[in-house]
Amino acid sequence: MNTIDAALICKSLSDANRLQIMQILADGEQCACKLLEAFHITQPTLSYHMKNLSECGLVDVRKDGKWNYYSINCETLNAFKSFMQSLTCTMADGNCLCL
Amino acid sequence: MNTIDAALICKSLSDANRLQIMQILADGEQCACKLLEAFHITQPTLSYHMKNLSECGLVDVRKDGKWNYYSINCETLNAFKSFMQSLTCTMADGNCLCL
DNA sequence: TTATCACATTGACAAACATCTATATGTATT
DNA sequence: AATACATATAGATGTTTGTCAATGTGATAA
Repeated sequence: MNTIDAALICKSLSDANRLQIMQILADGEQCACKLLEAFHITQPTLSYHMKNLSECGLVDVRKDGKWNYYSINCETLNAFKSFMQSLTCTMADGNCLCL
Repeated sequence: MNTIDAALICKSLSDANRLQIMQILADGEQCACKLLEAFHITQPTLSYHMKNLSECGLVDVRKDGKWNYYSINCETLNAFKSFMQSLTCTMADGNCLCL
């Protein structure tokens, strides 16, 4: 994953609602209607956020009849996590308790 | 680190210039004037970005005479990296090759 | 003290963003 | 076929963002 793609992922995760959606999806696939219950936003706003998360590749959609089931796209998330892990903090003395 | 704080960090890292600044600082402390050379932006714009990164705690500033030396704040970055690592991707069958 | 250099601040502006209401689309039920 | 439900789209709106030119501030050098 390059810098520009990572910045796009960050932009998607920069909204607290979207980040919390990711946390919910970390526990497994969820229906849009269930996600909506967890937030004080309207249905179109949730739809907007889910489109945002889908378009940058962070979540996948599975359509079943009237319902949309969302889940985390492991590949994208793992690529992003690797990118972030590669950001180390080098101290002047070369020592740092990096995770 | 809570969800709102992590979203703020993401917002700061959502600009490609700022994310690239973090990559440069990952190699060690750098002077603002050196950072400016790496980008096609004006000095006020760099100042704006560094203030943004400083205010959310991602970078520290060390002032020496006329010069500002920036470095990554390990504590904040590590807290953010831990937050992201806690975002796992659980598949329907419970299996996922998470990093 | 005057000039120069590094950086910060201000004000302006276009673009992007998050949100809503209203409405459309597509699926399931009666 | 008509209704109800889940989700998407369109349009409007106030807010935030990234950028610049112009100017201010504070430290060093001449």
